[in-house]
Amino acid sequence: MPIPPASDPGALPRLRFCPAPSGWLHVGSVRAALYNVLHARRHGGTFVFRIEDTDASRATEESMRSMMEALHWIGLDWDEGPEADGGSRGPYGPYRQSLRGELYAEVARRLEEAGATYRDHRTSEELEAWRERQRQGGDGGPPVVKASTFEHSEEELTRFAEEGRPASLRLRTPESGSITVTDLVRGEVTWEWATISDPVIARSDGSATYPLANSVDDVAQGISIICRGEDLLSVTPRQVLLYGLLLTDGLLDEALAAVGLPARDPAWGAPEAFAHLPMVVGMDRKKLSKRHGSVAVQEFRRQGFLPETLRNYLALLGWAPKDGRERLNDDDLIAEFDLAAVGRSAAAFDVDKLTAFNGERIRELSEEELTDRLLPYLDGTEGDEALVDRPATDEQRAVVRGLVPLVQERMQRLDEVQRYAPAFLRDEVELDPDSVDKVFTKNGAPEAIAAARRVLADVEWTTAAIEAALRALPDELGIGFGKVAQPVRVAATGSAVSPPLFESLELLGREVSLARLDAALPVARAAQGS
RNA sequence: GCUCCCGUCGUCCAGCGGUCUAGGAUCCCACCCUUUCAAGGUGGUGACGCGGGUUCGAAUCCCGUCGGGAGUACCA
Repeated sequence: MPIPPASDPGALPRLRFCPAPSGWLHVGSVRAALYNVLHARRHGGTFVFRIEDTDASRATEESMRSMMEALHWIGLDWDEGPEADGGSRGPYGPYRQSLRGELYAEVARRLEEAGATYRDHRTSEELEAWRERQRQGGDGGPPVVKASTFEHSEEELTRFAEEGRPASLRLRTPESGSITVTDLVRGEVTWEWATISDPVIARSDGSATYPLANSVDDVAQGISIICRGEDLLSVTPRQVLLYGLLLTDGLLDEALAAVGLPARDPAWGAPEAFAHLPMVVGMDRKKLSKRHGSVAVQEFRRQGFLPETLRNYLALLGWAPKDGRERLNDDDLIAEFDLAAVGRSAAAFDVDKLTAFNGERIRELSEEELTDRLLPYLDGTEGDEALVDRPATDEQRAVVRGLVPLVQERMQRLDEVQRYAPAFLRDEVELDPDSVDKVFTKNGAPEAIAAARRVLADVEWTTAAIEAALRALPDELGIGFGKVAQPVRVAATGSAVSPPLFESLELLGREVSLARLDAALPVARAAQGS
């Protein structure tokens, strides 16, 4: 977003967006990122972008790059986070968790020392079998892992250690009691600790899992508001528990120092607020997937949606300003956005509405601006076919610039220019068979084309003069104007659907227009019989 | 199964005990405009999941019920 962040840290909020880099950036994730940015900008805070790639088997470099590119395209640039060149920006990095492994290991070691964790030597297979038994109702009760039943005895611990059997590290959660967290969008949510499993915070290979890495970084980087998807709501209790542990006796601060990472700002505490966003679903209320059309941000770009439209639409997916306006620019969004006013129920992604917004936005653009935005869809950048050079020549740009006033008010998406442009950018026009069938077969079509060719041969080549000449034909031929316009339209543009005729002819130029009428005449004659 | 979350037009929102014969946007339909397609204008169809309470009065509060979703991983 265009508004620069305030530079003064102070008590200003710090928010983060921290995707796991596998696959493409999803529109649901983008909305979460957007809400983070809006809140940060609104309050002059900081937006941090962090890569959560602790699972080496899933994270890919390609995905990370594509997410950074997608975020940048949609206008959600970060104040702190990784850079495209592999470096990072901001004082509390690095911002890729794969580069912070030492910190997590150090924290895990100290947590274990403090007695906050215990070792679990069970294999994944053993755990799965145990869970299966629990679900089957074997020992009764749900599959909740608790130290009281899970912690190995001293003898077992010694034996496993001697056997060299690897162990994961589990966080000890309270056996009883409850925890209540206040959520900006949901109000108070309460859990019984007895229903919450002790999470694995370090895998048996020593690497950190999400519960540890995420909590450590949120505290280490001074995140004050955690705004994320509802799918992470259930993970909140153990994170709150961890925040307390990390801040006790300077555990995290010492760990940070021990591994040589930047110290926290002494003013920072634990994250002070949560905001769990409702899910974004498809129109069938099912999880968003490829069946619903596009879900990846890059796909929207390719289809000709404008980034500012996406920002506007996505902001409204779960939220609305007090006055009920819907078309909001970035300044409006920043001025009005309020996390506490976000709705609680899942929102369906409606491409039709997005498309309508996009069309309105296109109509707001200046003709110069629209020309610039259209070029990428014509030079092969956003399409398979290149109708102009990249960069476009002056002549090519002039043609597109001339086309803009003719198409601006009939476009919903930028990629639609690919339908209109060929007739104007190519020498030859391909006659659309359906249009030929519908228009050239009508009585009088060849005569209309011939007559148009005649009167246009030496008229002054302006829209007004072309119109006057063609408007005179119906009287002469004794037919309606549509009977003249449609055949000429098909002949000149190749299709029965085109931008306004007179303007189109002017843009094509006399030479091309006459040549096309000449070429179409025999086709129209041939179509008469059929 | 267990835990948590959610429930107003097809969809996104408004509504916070009376002003609701429930409002806006999008979609759909009709009409106007019109050289095609659009755009634009005007009008219209369309919703408080259900059942109990509380109250003079409930979309709004409470309980239940039904329905949907998320989590239940050494994924995040």
